[in-house]
Amino acid sequence: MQQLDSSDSLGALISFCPPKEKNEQQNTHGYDAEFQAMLDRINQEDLGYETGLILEKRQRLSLKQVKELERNFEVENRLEPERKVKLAEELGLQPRQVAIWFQNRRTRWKTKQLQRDYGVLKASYDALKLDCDNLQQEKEALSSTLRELKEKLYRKSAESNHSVEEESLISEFNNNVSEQYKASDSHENKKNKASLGAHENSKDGSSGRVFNEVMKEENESNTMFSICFNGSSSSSNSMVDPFWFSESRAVADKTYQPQPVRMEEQSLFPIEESCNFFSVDQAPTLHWYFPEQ
DNA sequence: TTGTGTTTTATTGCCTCC
DNA sequence: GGAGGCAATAAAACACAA
Repeated sequence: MQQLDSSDSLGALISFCPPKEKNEQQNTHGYDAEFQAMLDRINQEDLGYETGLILEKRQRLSLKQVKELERNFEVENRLEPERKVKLAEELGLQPRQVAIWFQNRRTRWKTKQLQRDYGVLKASYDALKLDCDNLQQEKEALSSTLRELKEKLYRKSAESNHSVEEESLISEFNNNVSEQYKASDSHENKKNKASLGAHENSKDGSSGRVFNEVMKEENESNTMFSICFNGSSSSSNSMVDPFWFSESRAVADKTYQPQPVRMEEQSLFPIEESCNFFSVDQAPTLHWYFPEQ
């Protein structure tokens, strides 16, 4: 409890309205609070006239007083006793009034400072969130491009397979025709056999090799994409891409058996999570603000 | 003029420091 | 235990729209 020193007693005396507890104590007649308050005011006005002491109502400090107090507050926002007494004398105030003014001024300053800090933090948060949103959009655009490229690659490899099958059918047809005439021309017969052998080789070997090259390229592109977002090349095939699983893998079923690994198993946290790391919609708590309390 | 919201002055109770 | 600081609050003074 703030103790009143002897120099503050007048300040307490000129305080027009007594504390609530005193009002309650004075209400000994059973009147309601409003009526009792009116009686109290009348009594105190009467007391003022009767005692010759004109009680002042709570008065605001003059502009000059406030300016001087502000100037002192800027120099030092705490008030040592000597300075308090000196300032009070200069301004014609009670030392207690000066102390109260400084206390209230510190409270106002603290509130303003909190508002300023909140504004700075909010601006910083907003900028960060905008940055994160932009990165997210960029990532989505890159994912979409990658998907399109994969699709193209898939079509290309499918077309390549199709032409090999056509060539095979043609060679089979040629073989049948040549068998009809093999008796008549043994030289031509040999040529046809050689042709068929070449096509068989092509069917089992070259086309498979082409497809495997295509899949190898796709695999490498996956690795590159992984490096871009995970910062590590150790997680090839780590991207869980629906297209990569449903179409590419279906085509490659017989000749290419990728062993997909879920990204969560290889990286510390998924891409979305890394981006949402700062996307906290609630306002930041300020528990750190006054660590001494 | 009056109701209402904001600012300023002051009080109270609790806490820490010496 | 006294002095001083702080948070919460009361109450007067003030501003302003309807």
